[in-house]
Amino acid sequence: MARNPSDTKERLLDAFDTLLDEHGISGATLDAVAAKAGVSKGGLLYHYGSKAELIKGSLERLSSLVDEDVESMKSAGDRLHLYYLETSAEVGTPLDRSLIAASCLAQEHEDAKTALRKTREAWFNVLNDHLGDADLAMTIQLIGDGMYFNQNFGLSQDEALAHVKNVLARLGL
Amino acid sequence: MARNPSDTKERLLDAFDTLLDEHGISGATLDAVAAKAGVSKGGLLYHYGSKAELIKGSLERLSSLVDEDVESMKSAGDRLHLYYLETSAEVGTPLDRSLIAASCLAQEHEDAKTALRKTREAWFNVLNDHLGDADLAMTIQLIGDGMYFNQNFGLSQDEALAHVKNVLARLGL
DNA sequence: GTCTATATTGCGATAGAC
DNA sequence: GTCTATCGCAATATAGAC
Repeated sequence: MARNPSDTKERLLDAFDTLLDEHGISGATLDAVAAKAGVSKGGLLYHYGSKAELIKGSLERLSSLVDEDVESMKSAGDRLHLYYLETSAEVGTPLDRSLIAASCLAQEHEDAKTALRKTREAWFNVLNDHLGDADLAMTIQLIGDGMYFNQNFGLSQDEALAHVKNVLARLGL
Repeated sequence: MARNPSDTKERLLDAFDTLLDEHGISGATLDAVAAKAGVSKGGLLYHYGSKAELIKGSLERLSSLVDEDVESMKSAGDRLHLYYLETSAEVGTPLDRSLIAASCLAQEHEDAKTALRKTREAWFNVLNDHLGDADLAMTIQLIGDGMYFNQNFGLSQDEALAHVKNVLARLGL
């Protein structure tokens, strides 16, 4: 999950994102985050001086994970749009966790909404460049958004993905 | 918004849902809900004895709004799937507000997750009956989910809907 | 860099007057 | 049916020892 799990700051972000995913905003208290990361609350606050800084740290890590994901997408060649949907249906990757954490935070934090808008923009640009068709790019992105939305309340998207692939085949994709 | 705005219980649910939509769970405190509905906290707690009961009331109202919506969909005839997507892109209707409130609550409350799963199930059944094609029904539902997801962080879905309609036209819809 | 102890605030809920 | 006053608790954040 973390790039370097021995780094306390990374472990704190991991704990924060995981608690957001599993228990929502009010489950991700400073006490709970510190305990999950194996430090005291004082230890946490040495690294992130306030909850706002912890949120900022989580959103910044999302941004760098998205940058990496965009590079991975570009490496997928012809299957780029399929790679996008397959990873949208995935659960438990660092990116997935980070993205769900951000969509929890977006409920109450404008910064998280902005981060999600930027993420969507980055993915749309890659899809649109690849497909050369804004209608298809937007439609595929919405399907991916839908799969994230459903994961948020515990629905596996494996079956959904199979249905979608059948429809894409009819569109020559 | 309310069926009967002079009914205090309805006004309390309206206030609760609106605060959830606009400020998330931690913005929807009993104090804030009571103030927005124009009563005191004690007044609120006379009608809903705890926050859990308020949540239950909101989810039950969602369920009845979905029942009504399913009937409206069936009245849309050939345009049923288009009606579904158009209403998914709508903002500010009682159903829309109630649904976004539930997706906020779903972060931390299993009951809300269950309510959303049932809502999706009801809509899927109508779409699938109408289209006679589970691949298309699931794909269209995911697109609708995606539009709800995006509304949650303040993205207008009017343009997105236009793109989607172009793709549906290619599929003979 | 990590800890404990504590100040402070705000929330959910109760009690009882009107 | 609605109000005010208040209790108890949990959460953020600070202070200072180690």
